[in-house]
Formats: sequence, C-alpha cells, structure tokens
Amino acid sequence: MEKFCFAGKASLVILASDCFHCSHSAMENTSISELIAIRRQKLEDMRAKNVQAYGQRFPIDGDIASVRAQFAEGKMLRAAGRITAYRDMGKSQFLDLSDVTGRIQIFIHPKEIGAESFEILRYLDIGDFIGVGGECFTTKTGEITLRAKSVKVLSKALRPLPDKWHGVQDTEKKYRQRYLDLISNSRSREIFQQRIQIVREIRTYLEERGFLEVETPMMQTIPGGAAAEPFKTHHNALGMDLFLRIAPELYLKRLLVAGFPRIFELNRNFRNEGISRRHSPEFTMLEAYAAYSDFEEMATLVEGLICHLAQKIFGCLLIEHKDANGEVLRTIDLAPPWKRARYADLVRSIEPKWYELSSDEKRAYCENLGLDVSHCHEDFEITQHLFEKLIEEKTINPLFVTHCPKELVPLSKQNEKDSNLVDVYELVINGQEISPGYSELNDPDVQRERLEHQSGGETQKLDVDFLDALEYGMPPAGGIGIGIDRLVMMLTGAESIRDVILFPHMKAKN
RNA sequence: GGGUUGAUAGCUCAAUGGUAGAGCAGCGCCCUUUUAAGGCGUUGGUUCUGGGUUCGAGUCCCAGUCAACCCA
Repeated sequence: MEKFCFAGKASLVILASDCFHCSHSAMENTSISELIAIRRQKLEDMRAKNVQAYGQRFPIDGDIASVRAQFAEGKMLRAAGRITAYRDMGKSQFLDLSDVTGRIQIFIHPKEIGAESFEILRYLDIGDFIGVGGECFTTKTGEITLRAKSVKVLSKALRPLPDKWHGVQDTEKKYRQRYLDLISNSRSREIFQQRIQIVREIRTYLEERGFLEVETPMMQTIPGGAAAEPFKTHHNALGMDLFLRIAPELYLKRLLVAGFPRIFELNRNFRNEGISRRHSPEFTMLEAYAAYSDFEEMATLVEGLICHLAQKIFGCLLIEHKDANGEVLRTIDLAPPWKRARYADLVRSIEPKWYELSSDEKRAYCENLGLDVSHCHEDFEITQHLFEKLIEEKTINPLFVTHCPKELVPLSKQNEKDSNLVDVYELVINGQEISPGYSELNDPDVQRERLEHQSGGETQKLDVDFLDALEYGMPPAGGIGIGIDRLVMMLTGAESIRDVILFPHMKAKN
C-alpha cells in the first residue's frame, strides 16, 4: 500500500477513503486509482488557477459532422466535443475532437491563443470535453482543421478512456458500459445511427400512407395478443398486480373498433422468456393495422417499407453482411417483387409426397436428414421443424410464406376456400422470421371461442372487454408486426440482438 | 436447462508448472503542420472469486461468478 500511497504526484490528492483507510476500492484496483488521482490533481490545479473544469453553455455551429460540412478556408467556426486523440509536437498541438457524428482536428499554438491560454493544455487529457472557436484551414497533409483562437474546458474526465486504436473489445464491457463502446468503436456508432434512421423512416413511411401513430398501455391487467410469459409488476395505490405488455395487439384492434382506419404503434414489448442471440426480454415491435385490407396487401406494404429503408440507408437494395475483416459473408437482394409461396408448396419442394406420408414415415424422413424431431408430437410440428431447418434457415432473400396451416397460427382468420389454412404471411429474410402479417379475425363469436380455448378455462386470462369490443363490430383489417431489433440486425448485418440494443439486459454482477 | 470456450496493467494482448511482460494510455524530458506522430526515460499487477495438488500455480484439479458460442 505504501508504494501506492506515496508514488509520485498521486499521493498529493488521493482521497482518504481511497488510501489511508485502505478501503476496499483502493485495494481492489491500485492502478486505476492512480490514473484517476492524476486527473483529479489536474482538476485541483485548474481550480487553483480559476480555470473552469465543468463549463456552461457553449454556442457551437452544430455537431461535428455539420461543422465539417460548413468548412471553408479562413472561415471561423465553433465546435465542441470530446478529446479522443492528442498529438503533441511541442509548441504545435494537434488534437482530435469527436462526437458520435464524427471527428475534427484542432490545431493549437500559443501564437494563436496566447501563452496563458496555451497553459490550459497542461490540464487536458484524452476524454475531456472542450469547446473551440477557430479558423478553418487545411494542413499540409491535407486534413481539414480548426486553428484554435479560443479553447474552453467544458467537462474534465476523471477516468481514462479505452484504447484509442482497439477500443473496447470485451463483449461484456461493450454491453455493460455502452458509452465506452460508442466512444471508442466506430462500427457501434454506425449501427446505432442506422437504427435511429430506420425507426425514423418507418414512421415517415407509414405516416405518408395515412397511418396514425398511437400509444396504448404498456401496463396491462391481462397481457394478451401473443402467447408468451409476461413480466409481473404491482401498483401500490391501486393495490393490484399489473403485467408489462407482451403485445399491443388487443388495444390496437379496439382502436379499429373505435373507427381509426389506419394505425400503428412502434414501441417496446416485454416477454419473460429465455435470452439468446436473437431474443431480448425487452424488444421493439412495430404493429400496424389497416381496416378493409388483408394480409396480401399488408405484405405489399411491408415489402415497400423495407425497400424504402434500404434505399434511405444504403442507397441500394443489395445488403452486404461483412465479418470483422470486411469480408462479405452474404448478400441479401431486396429487389422487388419478393417471392410469395404457399407453406404447403414449400414443404412439397423438399419432398413432393410429404403430405401423403404417415406420421412415422415423416419422422423417419427427418431423422434420415439428421433432424431431431423427438420433441415434436403432432404431425404439423414435424412438418414445421422440417420447414424451419430446410426452408426458413436457408432462405436469404425475402420470402413471404403464405397460407400456413391453422394449427401454427390458431388465432388468425381461416381461408375462405380451405378452412385448414389461415390467411397469414410470414416474411423470412436471412434465415429469420422478420414479420408476420394477418387478415385479422373480426368475427366476435369465433374470436371468443378461440380465446376461451387458449386461456384453458382460466377466466382471469380472458380479456372480456376486448371480446365485448369486437361485438360492437371491427372492420375486416390487415395487420402486421415487425420485430425492429431483428430488422435492424438484418439490415446492418449485426450477428447478435445485443449489438442493436443500446443497453441490453445483462445479469447483475456480484 | 445442457455442452464448449474464455476472464492477466485503465485498454489491446503475451507469458513449457520455475523472478508476471509488451504496445497504447499515464508520468518526466525533446520537438512550430502531426495522423495509431516520433525519440529517450519511467510508473502501474491480490493474473475473476474460493478451495485443492505441488518445494513452487497465471498455468494443473474441484467449486462458484460473469460472458461468448452451440444445443434444447
């Protein structure tokens, strides 16, 4: 401990709790404490010289990307950001100022800002926020730069940033301390900026087509609209349990009853189930409903929407997924029209006589292919397993799977011509289900029967008000859902859902 | 829930069972257009936690924590 306490400058400023009492935190991590102590010493020095370390409003000419865009030789511009690199050439100092939009080089020289202001640099570290007013010029190596005329410290960083070249690599740290990931990894910044753009463009696209965005309850007394385990919470004043919604569907349909012809909701759902590369307990979902429409029109809407997103973000309909080395892993071609195929036809494309096989023969067929169907009990489950492994997982370009067997989607509307089929599509891209679409069931008696059956006689799970609402009449409608996280994964090429969620849930440490 | 792999300096990574190292960051010096700037010097470690084997464990064994991947 002594070696630590009295080493260099650090000893001057180490707090009693970090040192003399040998507290747990100091014992835990000697070296980081020293780095922090050095920065705290600089902070003390600043205060001693009346240099503000945590500044006030600083007028700027926009974020760093837009400052760059306004660059013109000799023009005065103001920029603020975090110091992310520092190249000390003695009297000439070059530093990089960054925010999430970009980076700009700042040139600081005592001749420009005065010897006294130049002294400020003594207190600065990588990680500090500063504001700069300066003149645009281009260095002899051709980089656009601001020649600082004034420098103001806006926020002193007390902790050191991750490695300037590698950034944060440790996946756990990336997720738990996303801010460090975003500061240090341009790929992460890119993914989240694209996500923001995707969400914004979805709203624009739908609003331009007459859909109104609505907000329905996240806390529900009866969680409905999907088959999933909910999260439970409690309202103290009302003395009642509530559930976080698993889907907004039943409320959106109430709004169809109310007379909204076109509505959507784009927000979070919560499902109390396993976590995996493709599942997050808290995920973002788009649901949209159009009265007087059906699943086939909705498929066309979704096709147009996703093409619009690709065009806006990438300027083309070819999506390339690359690995860490920039090698192209796969290319998704979104060029419309997207293939539409009936479920049964896709199954027959594997084995033309599939539906003539007995249960045992189907089972044996799958086992011959190395598929484990031991967990499948019914025929349709075996078929579905075969479908998932041989069609869904191998489908890269968009495919609308239509006319699914009713057992797979028990709550949806039956096909007029074949009551064993339902009027549903399932959109598959890159081996994943991206979006389901439905011709919504609006017969109140059929709906009541189905939901009663689904609730297994547990009346507290039955949303009676929803069923009553349907008896007031709900127009025929097309409905869609799009899992936004998976959509972003597909478009950006992220391999894990955690890479497209800013702050994914992690198990608590300790 | 099952299996596999991983956790070492602030960050990125090394280290046959035999004195824990490098680069970056930090600190000190030099340098008036640098680009992961450079040069010289230097600080920094309860090797995830707890047991065990051993003369000796970052390394081998057992248990746990957290994470990633695969499977269900």
